[in-house]
Amino acid sequence: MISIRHLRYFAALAQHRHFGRAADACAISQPALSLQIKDLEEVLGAQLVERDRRQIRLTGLGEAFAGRAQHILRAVDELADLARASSPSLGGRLRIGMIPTVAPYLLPAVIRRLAERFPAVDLRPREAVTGKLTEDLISGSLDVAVMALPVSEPSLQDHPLFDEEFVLVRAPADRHKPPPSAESLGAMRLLLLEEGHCFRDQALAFCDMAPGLSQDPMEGSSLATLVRMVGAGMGVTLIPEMAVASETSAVEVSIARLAEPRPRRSIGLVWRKTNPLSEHFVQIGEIVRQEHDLLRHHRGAARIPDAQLRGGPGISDDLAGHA
Amino acid sequence: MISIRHLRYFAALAQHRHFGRAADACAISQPALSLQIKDLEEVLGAQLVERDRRQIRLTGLGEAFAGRAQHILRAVDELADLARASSPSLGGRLRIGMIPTVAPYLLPAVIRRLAERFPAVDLRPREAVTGKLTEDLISGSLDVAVMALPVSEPSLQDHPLFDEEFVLVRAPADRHKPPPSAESLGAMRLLLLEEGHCFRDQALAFCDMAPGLSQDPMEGSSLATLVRMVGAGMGVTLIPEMAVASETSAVEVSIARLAEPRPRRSIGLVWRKTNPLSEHFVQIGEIVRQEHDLLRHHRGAARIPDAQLRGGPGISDDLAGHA
DNA sequence: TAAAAATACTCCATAGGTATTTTAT
DNA sequence: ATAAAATACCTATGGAGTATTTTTA
Repeated sequence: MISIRHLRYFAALAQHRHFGRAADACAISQPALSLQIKDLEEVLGAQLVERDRRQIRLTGLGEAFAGRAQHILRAVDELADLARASSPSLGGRLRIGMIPTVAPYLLPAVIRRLAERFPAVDLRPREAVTGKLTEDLISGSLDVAVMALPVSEPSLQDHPLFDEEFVLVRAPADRHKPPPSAESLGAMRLLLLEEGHCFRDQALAFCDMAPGLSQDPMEGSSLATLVRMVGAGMGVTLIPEMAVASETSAVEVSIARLAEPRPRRSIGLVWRKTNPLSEHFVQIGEIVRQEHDLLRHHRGAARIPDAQLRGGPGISDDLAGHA
Repeated sequence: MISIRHLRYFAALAQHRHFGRAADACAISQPALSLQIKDLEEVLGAQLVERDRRQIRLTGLGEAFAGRAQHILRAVDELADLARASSPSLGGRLRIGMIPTVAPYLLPAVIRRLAERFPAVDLRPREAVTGKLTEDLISGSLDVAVMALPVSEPSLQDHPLFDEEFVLVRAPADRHKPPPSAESLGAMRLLLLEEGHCFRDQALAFCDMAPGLSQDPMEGSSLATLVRMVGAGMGVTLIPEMAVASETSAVEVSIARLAEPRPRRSIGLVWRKTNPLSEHFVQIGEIVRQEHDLLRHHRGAARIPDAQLRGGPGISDDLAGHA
């Protein structure tokens, strides 16, 4: 009879394509894995693995089997989640992901709040770009993630939390220039995050620049780096409003709202539609939203005058970043 | 860790709502089942079953769990089918269903042909009405079925095999009356199969009679019974063309084609879309089709003159049934 | 020859059986 | 009082470990 153990071991083998490493991943010895795979092949009466090469290969059946096995393993994991969901307070392991343009500003506070709210939960936060997060959600190696919406994966469920605007970071000397428009941004030396960050794509889309085309913008791997590059006079950049307080407090730059239409993005929570923990995820979303609100109303570390940050488009759209 | 064993046992318990009978169904002792259920509840850290009553009940979690478990068990069974499908010739257990208005005429020959064509297969034929067959297909307790199309279940795949007409069975004295129309049938005393047979619904639909309305037709539980009731002068009935040879050879009745538009039905093979054996099912369908062709061209036991059976609507539409 | 998988063997966790007790109606 | 599930206890299967051999690139 086929067992879940068979499926777990075979899925690991299909992933690693190596008995030793797959065995490690399963936390068993290599002979134990070999025997289980052999046993599975006997139960099925068919070969799954070609063992003659140095690097093993799966047969056609093996590939098909691996795909279905993965699917079943996810469903079985969700059975356990179902039991967790039936408890009024969440417990057990919770793997939560966040994109890099949100995580530095929200993750610490969110983790703190979650630990308070769900003391029994074993939190496993993770920071990664959207592509990696969606991949992990789908494969079942992540439970829930905070990212920019929309997500196009049909197997994923999204839950919008808040919208936020992008603001321009430029040299302090530019402080009194008028708010730039999308087109005028194209003419500036725009510093962007490296490939893979959704924020990069959103910024490019706003500037109406085909990705990678036009002037081939200079890249940084974090918003903190970009802001420092601006401070060094290397150009301008866009950052999400949420990042203003912490990223500009130690750097000599000025912050300006852009002219209408302003760039903005929607941040939301995402999970597998079949995940039974959705009720709890909605509660988690509420916590994330609250922490974002706190940040916007500068109860955080850095102080930016409210009148400026929230100023209407008619008056000074220029915000002071200061050391 | 959750095992497939847990799921199988719990699914049986959810089905039988009784530890003893569920244990029997799993071919284990009652204490063994009790222990596994208890263990499963411990693994999940939540209760699945309420044991305080004489008849056990599932908790809300238990019900949800049972549904998902069933789903997983089907997927696991399909893993085994996947391996079977990879073999050039079909082997293992094959559970094939057929509706009662087809089975008597085709099932024996089809079973014989299948046993020749797939010697390694362990054939489990079953006769049941459409509702039961679709239910069993969906639940995974049946692999493939021959029934009238269309089937509306989105999880099922159909594969049309052939169309066939319905013919009228009436008293021998009516032999030379003109072919009746759908409306005139309404005025006759129409004998039909009992509730649940798709053929009954098809006949009623043709006569444009709301099911169970109008004259409340007399019922029989098989076509053989209906034909004999006609022979006893109790009314008229409709039977599928396929049934003419064997059902009318021993009874004094006459067979007549109806006036256009003639009633007809489409017979096809049906299986779960996710079943990996579809390639083999297509071959099985070919065998069913061939056997139907043989029957139509009366290479079967009874002889009915071809000119009559296939006669155009203008000439004698009356066919001789004879003892 | 060196890395990787298979084989040999030993051990122990656990699924399952029978006998019996507890529980609830 | 009786049916049903839980408990006790024993056995045997088989999963996993270590040590070793075989295989192949």
